[in-house]
Amino acid sequence: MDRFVSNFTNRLDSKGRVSIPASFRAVLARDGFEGLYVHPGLDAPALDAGGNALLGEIDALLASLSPYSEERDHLSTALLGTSEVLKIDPEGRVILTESLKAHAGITDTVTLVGHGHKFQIWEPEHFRQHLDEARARVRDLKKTLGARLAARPGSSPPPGVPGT
Amino acid sequence: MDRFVSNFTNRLDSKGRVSIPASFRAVLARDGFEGLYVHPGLDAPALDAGGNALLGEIDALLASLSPYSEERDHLSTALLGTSEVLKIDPEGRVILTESLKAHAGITDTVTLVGHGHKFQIWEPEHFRQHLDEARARVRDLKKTLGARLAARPGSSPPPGVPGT
DNA sequence: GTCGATTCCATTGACGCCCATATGGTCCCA
DNA sequence: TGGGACCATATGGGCGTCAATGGAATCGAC
Repeated sequence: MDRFVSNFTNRLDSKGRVSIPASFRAVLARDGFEGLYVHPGLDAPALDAGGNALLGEIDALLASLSPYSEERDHLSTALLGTSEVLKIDPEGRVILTESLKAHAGITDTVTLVGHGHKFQIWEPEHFRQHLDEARARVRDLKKTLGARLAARPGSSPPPGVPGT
Repeated sequence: MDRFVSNFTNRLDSKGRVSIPASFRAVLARDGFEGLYVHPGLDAPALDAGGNALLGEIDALLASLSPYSEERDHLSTALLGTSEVLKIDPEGRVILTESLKAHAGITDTVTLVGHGHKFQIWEPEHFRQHLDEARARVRDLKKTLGARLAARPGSSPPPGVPGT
């Protein structure tokens, strides 16, 4: 598998170490990034983490804005300015900085959630709520999407047209 | 055969393992995906399972949304974040995670239902109810479809719908 | 020397892999 | 055409390996 999928809930030990799930580590290894790139989520009490794929996305986003624009400066500050590159120890664990933990409200447990090219780190209870909301939104969104996809023949995925 | 067809009801053993029907395994093998990709149904107490074909459908869906939109984030959370890539043991069995079983109300038996490019996993009794309702709905739909197809002769999907 | 950080080692429990059994269906042959 | 050998799939359990976790040991810096 070449992307972050599924979710895991792991504990922080007395030294503040958290295990990165083995499957996530496999993706990172393939991605070829040394360590773990982490930054606070822009609009959620969560952390975004990943490797080169995530960095690339951020670069692309910044590149899409004009060099000296205020937006770019703000975005650069929010993303790059607050990022951390965490070391991964021999057992596949990282130590989150205090500011990162504070942003996500993390104390002694985290939920790591796959998002394809990156993954998020949540305080478990916050994630439950976020997931509930996401599901609710998606139920509505799905109807809209179904209509949109049906209306744009070329974009409909291969064989199976209808969703269930 | 290159799509999931028919339905099977199998038991979970004491370790929570379920056999994937041989015919489904054949489709997966042709699809070329290692393991089984599974995610909770968005609007039904069932699980969606499949291989690259299913993954491709999800990718297409996510790709149709702008990278940093809320919609995309929610969809990604609900789909990728709750997905599992299950390993298939040498006997063709998988172990469903607790959260997957909880979502579908699965305890010791499941019904696997072919849906062409993917298949669903249901708690047998839930599926019976779902089937009854589906049948009722189809009776109405059929009239509509019959009318539509009759009106657009060329659009009827002949024998072989191109596989993926 | 003390404190912090990083690496090493040990434990536990889950998971993957192996082999064994049961059951149903198919095919062959008398 | 009926009976029986054969095969494939579903199912059950035992065992080794790996990952998550906790704590000890080592290294480096101030």
